[in-house]
Amino acid sequence: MLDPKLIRTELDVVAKKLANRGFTLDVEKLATLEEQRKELQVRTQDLQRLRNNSAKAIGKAKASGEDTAPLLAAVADMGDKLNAGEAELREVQQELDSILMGIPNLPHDSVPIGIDENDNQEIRRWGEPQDFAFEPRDHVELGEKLTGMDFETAAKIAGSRFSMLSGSLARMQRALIQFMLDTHINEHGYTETYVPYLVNADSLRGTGQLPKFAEDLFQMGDDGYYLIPTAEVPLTNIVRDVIIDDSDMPRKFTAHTPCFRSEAGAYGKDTRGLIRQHQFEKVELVQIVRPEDSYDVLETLTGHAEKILQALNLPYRVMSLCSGDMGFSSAKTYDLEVWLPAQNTYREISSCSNFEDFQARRMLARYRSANGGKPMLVHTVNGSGLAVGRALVAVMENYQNADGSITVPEVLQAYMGGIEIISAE
RNA sequence: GGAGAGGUGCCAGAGUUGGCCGAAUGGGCUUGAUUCGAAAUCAAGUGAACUCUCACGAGUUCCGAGGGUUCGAAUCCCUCCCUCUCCGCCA
Repeated sequence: MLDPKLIRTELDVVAKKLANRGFTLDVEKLATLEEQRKELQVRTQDLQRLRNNSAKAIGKAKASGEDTAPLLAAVADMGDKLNAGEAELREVQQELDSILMGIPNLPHDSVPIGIDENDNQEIRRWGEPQDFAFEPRDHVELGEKLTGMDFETAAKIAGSRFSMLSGSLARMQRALIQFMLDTHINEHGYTETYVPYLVNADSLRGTGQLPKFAEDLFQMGDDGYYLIPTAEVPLTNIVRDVIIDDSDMPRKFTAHTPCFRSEAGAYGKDTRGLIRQHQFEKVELVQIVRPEDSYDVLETLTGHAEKILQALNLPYRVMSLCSGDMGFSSAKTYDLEVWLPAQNTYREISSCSNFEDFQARRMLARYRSANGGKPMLVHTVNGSGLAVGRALVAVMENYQNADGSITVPEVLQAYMGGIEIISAE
């Protein structure tokens, strides 16, 4: 959520920045509602004050044994008036809130302005895509040859966009998870965290998935639970409604969780293989930081995700997403794109964002600075470190051999009982 | 799932014949006094959100959440959530 004060005082500037990400702000409606809100709120609070004073006077009169009848008569119709006023205010406030909750974050000044992914800006590249002496196969073909990847059985058990891994490939996925977690815990200072995979609506509102993107989520029956689309939701909501002591800042969480996405509106997109699934594994990085640190942290956190790719020796590039391609809650996002030889292109494998105080304001996540004073909103920064399914795809495709076997990256061998090569079983 | 108890400020813990309760008391914390310094002691201060105001300041809301009764609710009524104890079941 944006700062309501900012919207009040600099509506035109806000509208202009939002236009850069393709969002049209109904300036006139907002201004009208805000005017109504102000008038109604002042009037209602005034009535409440009157009521409070009258009630006190009646209490005193009664205590001293005076006749309260005239006082009671004077406030006879106040209740109705107040109720009507409160109802009217609530209505306007709710409409205002629902508009506010649907406004995306403002892009940071360093974000390239653009319409879609074609306007994203490449920041740097790491590693050299290798020249294969043969025609590289894609991961689906490799998986078939190795017999460890089964989409048909998954479709039977669940449906389309699900997958099943078995044998060495399943083990390699687990190795990737362990390797990522260990790296972030031991080398990057994150706290390993185990979180619920079902969350309530408040948590999803806090991070920005609700109210606008309900169709992307899997909702459980009518008990109010949703499957998490990312560990960002439970991890970030750890600090919802919390005032963090300065000495406990920053907070750094990492977790491995499955992620569930309905992928509504993605029909026909990336239907082949593991790239876009209803269920996938991800290791997530979340940092709760002081406002002045958040942009430095975005760089280091992105570096933490890059570290994994480097250790796996997978070529990648870092893209700064343009204003039009960024997610709803983000002020600035770097995507890491890994090289996939079969597709002869780079594909997203991690997304690292600074949300500034956008999520913090929705969650009322604050900290008290060392020199006291009012609690201040924290900044939240998070990123995938990394998407595990896609990492598995990248390893398979980049480490494939002419005979369809796959060399196990050195850093994963210890996690796989010393296996150096995966071949058909 | 069954039975019972309970959810109050940073913590502990009063307040349940509705009014003087944003809330006693103790602890903690901050500042000051005392001290060479510290401990102890004494004094004062110490919740959050929001609104109006250039500002000083004023006001509203919040005692798990949401409704209701009332001129007035932490206190009464209803619904829901959560915690604890015992029993059952279960990995």
